[in-house]
Parts: sequence; C-alpha cells; structure tokens
Amino acid sequence: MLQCPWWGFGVCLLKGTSSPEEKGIPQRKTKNMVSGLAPMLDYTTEMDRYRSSIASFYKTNVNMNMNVTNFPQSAKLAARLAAAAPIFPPTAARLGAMATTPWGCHDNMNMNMNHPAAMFWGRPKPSSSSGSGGGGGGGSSDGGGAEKHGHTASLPVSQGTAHHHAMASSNGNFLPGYSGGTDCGVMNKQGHTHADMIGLSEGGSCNGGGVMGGSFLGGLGLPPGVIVMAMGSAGGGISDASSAFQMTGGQRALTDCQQHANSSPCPSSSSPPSSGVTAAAVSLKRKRCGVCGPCRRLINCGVCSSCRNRKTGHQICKFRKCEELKKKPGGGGGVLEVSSCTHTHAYTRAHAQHWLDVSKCMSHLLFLLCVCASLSVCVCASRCACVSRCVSWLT
DNA sequence: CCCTACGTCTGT
DNA sequence: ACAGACGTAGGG
Repeated sequence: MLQCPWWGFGVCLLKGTSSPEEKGIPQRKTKNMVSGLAPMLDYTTEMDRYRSSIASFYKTNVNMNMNVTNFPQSAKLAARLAAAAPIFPPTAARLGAMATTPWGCHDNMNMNMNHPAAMFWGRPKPSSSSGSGGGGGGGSSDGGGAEKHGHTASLPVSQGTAHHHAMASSNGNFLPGYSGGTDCGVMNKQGHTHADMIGLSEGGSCNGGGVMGGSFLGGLGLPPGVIVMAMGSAGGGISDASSAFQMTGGQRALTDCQQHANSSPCPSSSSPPSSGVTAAAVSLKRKRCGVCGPCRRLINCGVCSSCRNRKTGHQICKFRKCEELKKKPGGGGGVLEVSSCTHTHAYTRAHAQHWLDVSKCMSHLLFLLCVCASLSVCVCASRCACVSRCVSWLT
C-alpha cells in the first residue's frame, strides 16, 4: 500500500519525510502552492483550457462521431464539467510524484509504457482541516449518482472531483494537452493531445517517465527517477486508474478499497467482500458491488436495450450492470478467491474483447473510450501485470 | 416526490 | 435465453 508521508503540490514529494515544513516545501492547495512554479503554471488559464477543451471535445467529437443522443450522459458530463467551477487544483497540484516503486496495483499503469514509472492524476490527500472548495460530498452511493450529480451546479471538490480528474487524465480522454509541443501525443481534431492514444498505441514512443513523458504539466519537468502516480482521491489508498467512463463508480470502489485496505486491498470483481448483502440476506435487494468493471463505469452506453428502454425498463445500462448482480442470488458464489492473475486475466480479456468488438462498430472516439473502459476493468480487477496483457489484446 | 435500478414476471 | 415491462425499494 502506498503511503505518502507528505503531500505537497499534490505530490508525494518525499518518502520518509516527517513534515512538509521540514522540507521547506510550501504546502498549499491553491495558487500559493505553485508560487515557485508560477511562471509555468497558471491556474486560471489551465482551467479555461481544460473546460473549453472538454466542451469542445464532446461537442465536436461526439457530434462528429456519433449521435450524441446515444450518449446522453457523456453530454451531461461534458456540460457539467464545462460549467463546473474549477474542480481541481492547479496543475501542479495534481501531480503525485513518488520516488518509490509503484505497488502492484498502480504498476498497472506502466502497461505498455515499458517504464517503471506510472503516471496518474489525482488530488493530494485532503488535509484534515478545512474542506476548502466545498470538499465534502464524496461520491454518490451508487453508480446512478453519476447522473444525479447533474443536479448540482458544480462537481464536488472531493473524491468525486479527484476521480473525475484522475481518471480522465490517466486515460487522457479529457486531457487537453498540457504540453505545448508534445512529441508523442496524438492530436485530435481540436489539436488536443490524447494520452490514451499515446498509451495504447506504442509502448516506447514516449520516453521518459510516465505516460506523458516530460511534456505534461505545462513543461514542468520532473526529476529523473521521479515516479508520478495517481493517488486517486485518497492518496495512499487504492488509486483508481479507471477511465472517464467510471467516475462515480470509482469513488465507491475507492471507498470500498480503503475499507479493505488491510489484507485484500481491493476486492476483486468476482468476490467482493464489500457486497454487503449476502446471499443469505435474500429477499432484500442486492446492491452493486461497486468494484467490478461495470460498477465502476460511469456513463451509460446509451445504445443497449436497457438504455434505450430506460423509461419503461427501469434497468441500468447493460454495461454498467454489476457483475455480482448478474449472478443468481445465493448461487454458488464465493467459490473463486479471485486474486489470481489467471482469473483476472480471463475477466479482463472478456471485457477487453467485448469493448473491442463494440468499438469496431463505433467511432474512433468511442473506441478510445472503450479501450479505456477496458483498461480500467483491468486496473480494477487486477493487482498485477495483467493489464499490460489486456492492453496488448487491444492493440 | 422524484429518480435510479433490482427483482420478477411475461412474451418471444 | 433474452428482452421488455412493471412493481417497488432505496436514496436524495
């Protein structure tokens, strides 16, 4: 389990350091914190770019590539994000740099990068004091919260936000090229770099540490050997490198993971101890496990029968249907103690293939999203190198 | 009260 | 087996 002793700049700056002060490093959540980086990082600018990019990304890509009505939640999400007040701290604050070896789960992000570093985007561990920025809230209790959040004017600046950002960024779906002239990024029609395309295409095209090489962070270089990792929302917990599809679910997953942080960090998709309702409980409605791939998916596909018949069907999107709930209640469950690679492998493979198949029928944009979704399934379900294999299946 | 979604029933 | 419809639990 990753434990960062100290967060500064949204970064786990040092290991074994007793306090930020000792290191003489400013620890702030907002502008002040980047004072030393001010020339490179401008919060407002970054936010503007971010929001406009999201808006245009969806507006353009979604309209261009698919019928937006098929992806109502994508649109909603875009709208929310675009309208949201700044939801994450300055760029620098989102970095979690670690001079330590990633633990298994996060090593997933190495994927095909052929590099021991993994980069995520996240938030610094919220300080115990304050709740600046209305940081309460946390995630919704249900995947459905993804939609319900639409009621609020802005995204919560806590877990939810962290996940939105962490995931979006880790997969690059929403990341509008923070680099000026990226060498390895793939530009979309808006001229924005999409890291997922980078990450999923070739392993070695981006050298340097992490997914985005040295060009992210507005040119902020990182010391050699510094590993940048996603801290999810609860730095040190199981980080959630899931995709833009799976924000709300991710929050919940994260919570669950934390609760099980001792032994089995994150319940696998096949045997989630966090299911809450046992088979014996019967009669009561079972709840989503919150940790499986579908549960962690945020956005309805908009095309499945459940989505199409939302009004009358009262069913969750097929792609968001909890793996556990798909099983017969009380039916021989719990047999698999699935922490093994083998199982995870099969699981992710199925999903990866599924999404790959889906992608063949859909747009390039969706393909990317789907790929990301698959990856996140891997990340969620595995604790090992399976992800890289999953990636290889997809590419 | 509204919305989401689980469980169940029914039809194909 | 699957899809669709419906009742209704649960949360906000």
